[in-house]
Amino acid sequence: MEFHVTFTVNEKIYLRDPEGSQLGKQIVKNAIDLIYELGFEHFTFKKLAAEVKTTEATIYRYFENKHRLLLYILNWYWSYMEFLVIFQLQNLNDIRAKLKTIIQLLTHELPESAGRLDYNKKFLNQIVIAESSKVYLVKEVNEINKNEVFKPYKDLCAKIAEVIMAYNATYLYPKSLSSTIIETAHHQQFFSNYLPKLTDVNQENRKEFTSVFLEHLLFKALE
Amino acid sequence: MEFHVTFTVNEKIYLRDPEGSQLGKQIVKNAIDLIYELGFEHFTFKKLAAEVKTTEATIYRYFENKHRLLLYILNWYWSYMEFLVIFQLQNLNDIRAKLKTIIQLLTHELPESAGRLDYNKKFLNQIVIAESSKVYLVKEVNEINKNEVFKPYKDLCAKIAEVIMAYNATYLYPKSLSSTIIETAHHQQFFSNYLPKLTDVNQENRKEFTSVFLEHLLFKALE
DNA sequence: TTCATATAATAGTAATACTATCGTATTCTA
DNA sequence: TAGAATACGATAGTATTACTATTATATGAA
Repeated sequence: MEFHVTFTVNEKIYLRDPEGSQLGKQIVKNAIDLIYELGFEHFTFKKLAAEVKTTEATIYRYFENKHRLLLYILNWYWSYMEFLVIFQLQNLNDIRAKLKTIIQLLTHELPESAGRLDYNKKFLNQIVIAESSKVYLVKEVNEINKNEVFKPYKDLCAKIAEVIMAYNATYLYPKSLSSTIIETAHHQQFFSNYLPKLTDVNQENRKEFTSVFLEHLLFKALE
Repeated sequence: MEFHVTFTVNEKIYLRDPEGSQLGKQIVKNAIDLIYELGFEHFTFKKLAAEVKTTEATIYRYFENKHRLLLYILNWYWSYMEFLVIFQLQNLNDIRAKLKTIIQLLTHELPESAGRLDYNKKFLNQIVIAESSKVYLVKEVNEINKNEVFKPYKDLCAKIAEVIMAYNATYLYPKSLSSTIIETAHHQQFFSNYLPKLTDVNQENRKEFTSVFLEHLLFKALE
């Protein structure tokens, strides 16, 4: 059996639904590749248009600006991550195993869904690590937040908080611990790669460092 | 007795030392005010020049670009924070008290040094919370890192890691825990203000929420 | 006094972040 | 199947950003 999951991304984020046309899908797919390659600051709609072989104006018909496009990508990611969490936690009855699974999901590349046109999961992962905080660390955060565009992040956070509470119902800060785990997954992976002195990585533990650290931190906090 | 402390910020960060002239000091001081007011994305040298009543070209003689100027501000902050940590830990012999002091420093405004021309500490604090990650979350991080411009951050991190080790010598991830505490201090404060659903703040605990959460997390991790 | 340097004033360029208009191809609808 | 709506491409244009360069003047140090 093959199946694919799609998510309805909040329609306030785009002007025209990119899932509604081949071109729209190409725009998002190429945006992921290009943001990964250039970094968000150097990424422009003009460069993206060249990749997709369309015009700048056409891309502006889909997204108001590049910030919205990044927000779209992250909404997709957060929704997918919440789906994966729910899916992979099915039939696990050991709550400790559930929490471990969550950490594995947060610290590893998303699984490739074989077949169909798909986003590059390796690139998407790096974008989440390096660029995700830029969608909310802006002066306009309150304005942007009004349209519920951070709901998938909040939902993911709440979902993890739920498991945290199942593990230890007396814990006082489930949501903060949840968002801390998510954010820490990002910056510890980033630091491991680029500023290793801010971490305790070394040659041997390199690959699994962030997940091992996070597991330790999480279970200690919940003792 | 009155005294003031100055730090030599790594000279690779600037073209001309802003501490070396009245104008240079005004540039940095006004930059802090303006980045706070506009957010880093909307902050430009042209607007800054208007504030300082000088020209864009003059500011470019001090800093290569606005990213370098932000880096300068953060280097100053990290150095000052490390100084405060060292200073306030003097004569504390209870290591638990030392760690508590560190968390208080990381989660509250910097003390105003009375008198002299000084940076606005309230604004500086908000800049650290909302903008600091933007100095390293860039494609050029490796290039930039070569000039040791993140040394003050690494030093601060190492300093805190030292205290962590003094508290529990068997703990395996002192530097990662240290950077996590620093980063978490920032984003939990940000989330408390703008995306409270990602946290467990409420009316009553609002003011001290981040420090209470962090203290709990830190001491649990080190048990 | 002269000499070096800092700054102001001005100008200019390439890229960015858009907005607007128009024509044509496609699709949907009556 | 005519007509209407829409999606897109092509083109043009604007304001702002992120710089670089040049020259003149003011200041301060030797």
